[in-house]
Amino acid sequence: MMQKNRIDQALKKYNLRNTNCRVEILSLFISKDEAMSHADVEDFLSKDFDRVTLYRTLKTFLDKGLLHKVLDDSGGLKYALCKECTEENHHHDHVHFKCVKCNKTTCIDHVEVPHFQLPKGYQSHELNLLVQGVCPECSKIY
Amino acid sequence: MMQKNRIDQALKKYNLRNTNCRVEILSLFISKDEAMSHADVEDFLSKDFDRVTLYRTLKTFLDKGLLHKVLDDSGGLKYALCKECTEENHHHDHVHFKCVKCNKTTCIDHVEVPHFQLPKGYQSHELNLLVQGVCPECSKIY
DNA sequence: CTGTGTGCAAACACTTTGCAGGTGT
DNA sequence: ACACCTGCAAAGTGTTTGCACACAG
Repeated sequence: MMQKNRIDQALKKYNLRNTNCRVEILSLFISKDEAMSHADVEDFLSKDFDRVTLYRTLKTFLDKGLLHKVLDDSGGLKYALCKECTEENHHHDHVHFKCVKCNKTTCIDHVEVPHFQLPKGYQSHELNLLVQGVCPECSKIY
Repeated sequence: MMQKNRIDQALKKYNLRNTNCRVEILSLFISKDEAMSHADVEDFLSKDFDRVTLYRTLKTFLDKGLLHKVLDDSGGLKYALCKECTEENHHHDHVHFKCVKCNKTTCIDHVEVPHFQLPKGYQSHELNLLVQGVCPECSKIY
């Protein structure tokens, strides 16, 4: 488990106590590398931790900037790892891709968010772009 | 109430029976001209209609294409009028602006959705762009 | 008349809160 | 030792389902 070190560092960096639950959740996000809802996380970890603890931990990570919100068109929020955010310095452009076949949502970091002109008077603070379609894996399989 | 005719036409066009509840909901969306969640609609109409009926009506409108989903970063979905969608022919690019001060979310129809290149293998079917910031009204007041 | 919409009741699912005990630092 | 995390119980909130009646077409 190479990741252990990386996770310990992350928790320390964000001034969070190193607990089992937190390590497991981060580990899960790292291993899956896709956006997950609370329910998704629960599917993997509810045998180990209380549902309430999962709620609270996800919220903590969100507040601290370890995770960011990922928009979803089915109601509830999803969460994903913030690769470049810290508590003070947030990354405000997010592009996510949701595959309508496998239903996975992933961050597309390599794509620069397209710039465009808002009508006069609008100030933009944050952009969230959700692209829905078919991912490379699913297009192959067909 | 000039709108009455427009609403009747819309319902007929989408093969939906003309009921009081449906007329009121559409009327509300037309008059507010902003995206609303179920709860928002309920605030206005719960004295007139059952909460369950509102759920079902919103879902019907969504399925038929009279309303479309509007992403929101606070969990639950919002809905907004589809100006150009029909059941067969859907408009797949949506740009919405959410003001962090007055909390209103509006459709920005006049802005062309920026085009950009997805990584190889990704097929895009639908784009949803949520811009958060300050709207013209709220920037003025300050 | 027929099929669909509505209201009511209840079930179900999701999320939050309070508190007591346990754990990391 | 202290502050913070966790689990449990319960409350609170949001959403869905089933059924009987009402109503639009």
